[in-house]
Amino acid sequence: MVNPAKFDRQQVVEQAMLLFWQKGFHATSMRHLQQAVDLRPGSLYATFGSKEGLFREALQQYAAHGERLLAQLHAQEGSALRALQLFFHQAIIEQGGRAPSRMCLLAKTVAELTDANAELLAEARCQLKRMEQAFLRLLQQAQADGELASGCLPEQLAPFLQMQMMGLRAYMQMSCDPATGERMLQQVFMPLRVVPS
Amino acid sequence: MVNPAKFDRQQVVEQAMLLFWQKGFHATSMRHLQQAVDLRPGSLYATFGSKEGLFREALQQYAAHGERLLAQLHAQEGSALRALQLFFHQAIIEQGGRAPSRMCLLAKTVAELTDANAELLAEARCQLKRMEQAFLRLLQQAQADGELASGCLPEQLAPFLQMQMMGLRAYMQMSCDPATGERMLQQVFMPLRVVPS
DNA sequence: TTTGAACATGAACGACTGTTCAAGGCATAA
DNA sequence: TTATGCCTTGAACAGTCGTTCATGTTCAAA
Repeated sequence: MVNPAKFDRQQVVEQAMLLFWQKGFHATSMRHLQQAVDLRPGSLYATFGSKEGLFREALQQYAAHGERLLAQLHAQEGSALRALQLFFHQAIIEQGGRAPSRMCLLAKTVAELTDANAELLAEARCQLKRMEQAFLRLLQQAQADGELASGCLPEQLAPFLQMQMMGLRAYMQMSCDPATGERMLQQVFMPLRVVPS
Repeated sequence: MVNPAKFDRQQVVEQAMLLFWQKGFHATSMRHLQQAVDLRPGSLYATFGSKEGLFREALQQYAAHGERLLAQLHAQEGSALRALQLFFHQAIIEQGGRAPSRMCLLAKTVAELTDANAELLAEARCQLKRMEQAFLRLLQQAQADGELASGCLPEQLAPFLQMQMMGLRAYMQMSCDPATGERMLQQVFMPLRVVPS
């Protein structure tokens, strides 16, 4: 390497991701991004090729962070079901005001983009499916551990959970009331509890 | 009236609404709109004032159509709970491919816009709340008619239903599988059924 | 037929979009 | 020290954005 770049690529993607998360793809201009990551257009285009290229990496980084968090919660809690519940609580209640948006960046992207950005749309859909598969593995683990009512079907519950995650965060974006969020969260996880016989 | 306009205002708003619904606020340009409604910029700006003004009317027309449909279903079915279920089925399964987007325009708007378009964002939130109140009235009616388990609390169920409506449509935008949609729809309405004693 | 107000038209505005590129700075290898 | 390649810089490009406005058209009332 003759003259290595002076910036940290991952840090740049992180900053860009936060801006995209806040404003969405179309409303985030390259000029905004250039200012946020303190790079001139030439460096950005040499590194990521295009606005789409930068956004793609932002999506991947966002999804990777989510998967990492879920695995970490599972590791530190031991219980798979409790990890899922904490993950939901974190996404919907705790990070509520601090994050750039109450909604999931992937869901926002699926909502905003069309076939005009087919590759980005496919990327977001794919990453959402990956999260759903992570849910599925945890549900199967929970059932094996007897945490989840044996009558439940994890293959049906995983999409249902993903759907409710998207719904909860979209609803919070609409109403912003943490009490309602907390209550709905309980309504989501109530039927998963094992009934004491 | 000296020289009445030659176009039908409601028809213009309808066309604009369909375009906004498909592409979102930012990705829909005034040039696109001008072409879609076959009006020159002067006429559009004389009528609606701005892109935001046109979008606001599109939001209102969309929401009004939803409320009208729900009331119509209630009238023709008699049953409040059945009206709700049909409304969900229509939004999620039937209109799936035909509509400009699988998602609700109001939810898409809440997902896309920020404080940079504070009034439009408030309008979309307000219309979503109106729909939730329509859900509430139907749930109360259903409970009074004995269709809804008496243990349910409509004040808690209405936001929960709204949340799941947003989630279902966002999920369909991601995965587009009608079988999964149908199954999740059943999962949503299952707990509302009265248990035969 | 003349008048005048409402409506229709489309060229044009300044600002902003994503992107390119020639020029200069820098750090390593010779 | 010189030479060689990568990196950085910021002006500039063509295109599009939302919006305006002078001009032309239309039509009921006078």
